[in-house]
This record gives sequence, C-alpha cells and structure tokens, in this order.
Amino acid sequence: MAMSPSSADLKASTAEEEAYLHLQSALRCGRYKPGDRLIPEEIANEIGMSRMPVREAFRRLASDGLVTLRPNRGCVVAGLTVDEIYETFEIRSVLEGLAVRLAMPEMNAETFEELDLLLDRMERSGQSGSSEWVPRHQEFHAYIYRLSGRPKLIRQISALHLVIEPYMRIWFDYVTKPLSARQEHENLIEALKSGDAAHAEEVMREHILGTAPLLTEYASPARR
Amino acid sequence: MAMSPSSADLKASTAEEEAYLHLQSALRCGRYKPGDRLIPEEIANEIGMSRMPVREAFRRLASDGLVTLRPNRGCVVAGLTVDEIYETFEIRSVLEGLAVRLAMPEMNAETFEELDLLLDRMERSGQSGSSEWVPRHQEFHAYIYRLSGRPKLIRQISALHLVIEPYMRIWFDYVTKPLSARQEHENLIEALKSGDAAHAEEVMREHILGTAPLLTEYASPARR
DNA sequence: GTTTGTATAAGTGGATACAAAAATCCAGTG
DNA sequence: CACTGGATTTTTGTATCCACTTATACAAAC
Repeated sequence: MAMSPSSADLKASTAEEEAYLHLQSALRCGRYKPGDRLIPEEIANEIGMSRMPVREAFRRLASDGLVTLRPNRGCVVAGLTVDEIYETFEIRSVLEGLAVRLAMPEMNAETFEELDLLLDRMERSGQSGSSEWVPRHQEFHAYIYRLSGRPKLIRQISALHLVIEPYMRIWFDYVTKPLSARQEHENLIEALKSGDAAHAEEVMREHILGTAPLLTEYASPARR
Repeated sequence: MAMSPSSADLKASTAEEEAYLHLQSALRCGRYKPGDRLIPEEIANEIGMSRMPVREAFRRLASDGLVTLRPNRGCVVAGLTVDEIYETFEIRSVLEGLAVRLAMPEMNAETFEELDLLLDRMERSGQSGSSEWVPRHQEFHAYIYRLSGRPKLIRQISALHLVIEPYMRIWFDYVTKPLSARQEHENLIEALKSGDAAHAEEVMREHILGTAPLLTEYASPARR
C-alpha cells in the first residue's frame, strides 16, 4: 500500500512526470481499454500521490490523443474508430515520407548496417512468439526518422506511434506476424540505397499506407 | 479589480479554458514575446482566478508548442529559431499537401466560388494596411484543408498555423504584403481545378516551402 | 410497467495552504 | 573589484479543502 520506488517508473523529477509515464505505459500495453474511465483519485492512490499531478498528466495524455477530457465528466481512454486509425496512418505516411527524404544525406554503410541489425532483431522477435515484434518494428522506423535530424518532426511521428501501438498489438495477435514484413522492409532499405530521395519518400508512403488496410480490418470493434 | 465578463474571452465553460484562450490569443498576436517568463500568479490575478487552472492551461499551450515548460523553473514563451521555423514549414507542406489531395473530391463550382471570395478578402485586407492579412491568409488555407474532412489532420495543421502566426505577422510587417501572393494562390486554385490530385498536392507543397525562406530571412533574431 | 421526481452518492473544478526548490540579494573575503 | 557563501524572497510543486455538477438509486405517480 505504501508507495515504493516501484516497478515500471524510472527517474521522474516530478510527481506529474511519474503519473504521466505510469499512465502512458499502462495505455501503450493496453492495461486500460478504450472507453474506460480514469478516476484521478484511484490512480493517485495507486502511485502514492494526490489527485492534482494526475489531473495534469491527464492533460498531457489528452494532447497526445491517448485520452479524451470533457468538462465535468472526466477522463476516458480514447478509442480510435477504424476511420481514425486509417487517418493516423495517412498522416504517418506523409510525415515519415518527409523524414525519409530528409534522412537521405545521412545514409551510408554504417547506417545500412544498423538497419540490417534492426531488421534482424525485428524478425527474431516475431519468431519468438512474444509481443515484442511491435516495439521492434517501431524501433526500425524510429531509427530512420531520427536520421532526419528534425526534432519537431521526430516528436510528431513518435506521438503517432504511441497512439497506434495498442492497435498494432491487437493486429499482431491476430496475424501472428505480418507475412510480408521482411520483404516490405527490405524494399524500403533498397529504396534508401538507391539514393533517390523522392523515390524513397514514395516507397515509405506506400509502405505505411499499405499496412493500414490490414490493420483496420482487424481493428477492435470497440470505439467511440 | 473584480473580474468582469471582460473583453476578449468569449464563452468558456471552465476557468482553465478561459485561461487557455486568453493566453493563446495573447501569444498569437505577440503580446508576450519569446523568452518572456509567464508567472502563473500574475496571469491568474489578471483574469481573476487562482494559479491552478492557469497551470493546466500552460500544459496545453506547451503541447501546442507555444510555450516551454521545465520542471521547477516555470513557463517561458517559446521562440522558434530560424531552423525551427523552416522545419515547421516543411511539416506544414506535407500535411497541407496531404489535405489537398484528400480534399480533391470535394472540389466543385461552389467551393471554387468560395475560394475566390476568400482570395479577394485576403487581397483587400492586404491593401487596407491593417494586420489582418495574416489571419485572412490562414483562413484561405484553412478552407482548403478543412475540405479534407480529416479531423486529426485538420487539428494538426491548425496547431502549426498557430505556432507560426507571430512570425508571419513580423514578416508581413517587413514586406507590407507578399508581392506574389495573389499569383501564388491563383496557381493553387488552378491546380485544384485541374482535378489531378497528385499535381495539386505537389503545388501546395511547393507553395508552402517556397514562402518559408522568405519568412526565415526576416525572422526575429530572438530565439532559444 | 414505464415514467418522472427527488435524495444521495460520486466526482470534478477550483481555491487555498504548505513545503521544496530556485532565484536574488548582500555581506564578507581574497 | 570580482567572487563566494549563505540568508531572504520568490516561485514552483503538491496536498487538502470546499462548492458545484453529474450520475445513481429509489420512490411515487401516471
């Protein structure tokens, strides 16, 4: 009952930060389900603080799109409709497309080696049967868009990855592993190697938009 | 000293909302300058409430990118460096490009008429010498990207417009009026009329990226 | 048996109080 | 005269309290 330094929460300089990280990780792995109401008092007790920092964490989560906040009726876990999932992929496709284009000058033997490494890791996690494929897949994409060197762009894309992670996990549970994933990502690397920025951008856009329909097909029927 | 229904704040169902709108409009028109420190207590007194809702408004403004929040050292008005302004335009270009592509099916005689109207209004506000050109210009763009019918996309683009508004105003002050603005936007309308979505997307992207260098050239030297 | 009203409980928004941290000021020192 | 260290002041972060709104449960009326 007494609060301990506790499991998942690493260094957080403020209570608000702690609450934010706690809730974020709980939402990412789907411990709270869309439509669930989050009651500040309960969560505050859970992590040993008062309601106030929790309230503030809610606001940050709301602007990440992870929860919905309505005056006088509290905080509910945001559920994406199929349309909203698809829209998120549309946005991701152009943002990550831009990132690829901007990252092109950074591509060299070293970065390609790293990409191969990340691709292998992704592949292995898929075989191991654990639910680690989704994070590994996100790391692969993250490595690329981080090479763009554009802080705001990176933050926006990361935020989108956060929002869709639970749905990616559900999807993964259905299909065990995206069958053509390795091929898809090898094509992507190929495009990066071509040195043609416009082409690589286009390939990334199609890669992302291509997976969207698969995902929405299996999307949880729960929504709002 | 007692708080009245007061000037600029329209209907706000909560105090936090009121604080948010108040600060947002103050920031948009540049009443607070980049680097200024915002002290919750002062602002709270100014609009007749306690620090608490103001703090929460800060968080929303922070995720809009209008202010920066650091633990234990408060809230400062965000100043964009030239690089950050440019980056914002890069992001805008792909997002508004996407919006145009998605909006293509909505284009018809009626919408073109509306666009001409908005263009005229923009032109007139430029001649009148007031600082109304920037909002009118934003309305022109907003009309287009709203036709995309994608709520999340619309929200993201709006957020970007918010961030760059003060810089657009500064820019406008320097050049009185973007000389080729009318021509630029007429080209845009032309591309929309062509019916070729990919082409229209490209024109929008170039239109936005084209204005970025002009803007950064005149950007306030103040930054962080 | 459904509707409507009302009492009660639960929860939210906001103000105030208090503690911890940072910034500021100022005297003393090298 | 710049610099260091510490006391003072300011500001931030969190907890607690209260008022008001919304949800729930139960009862009376149609």
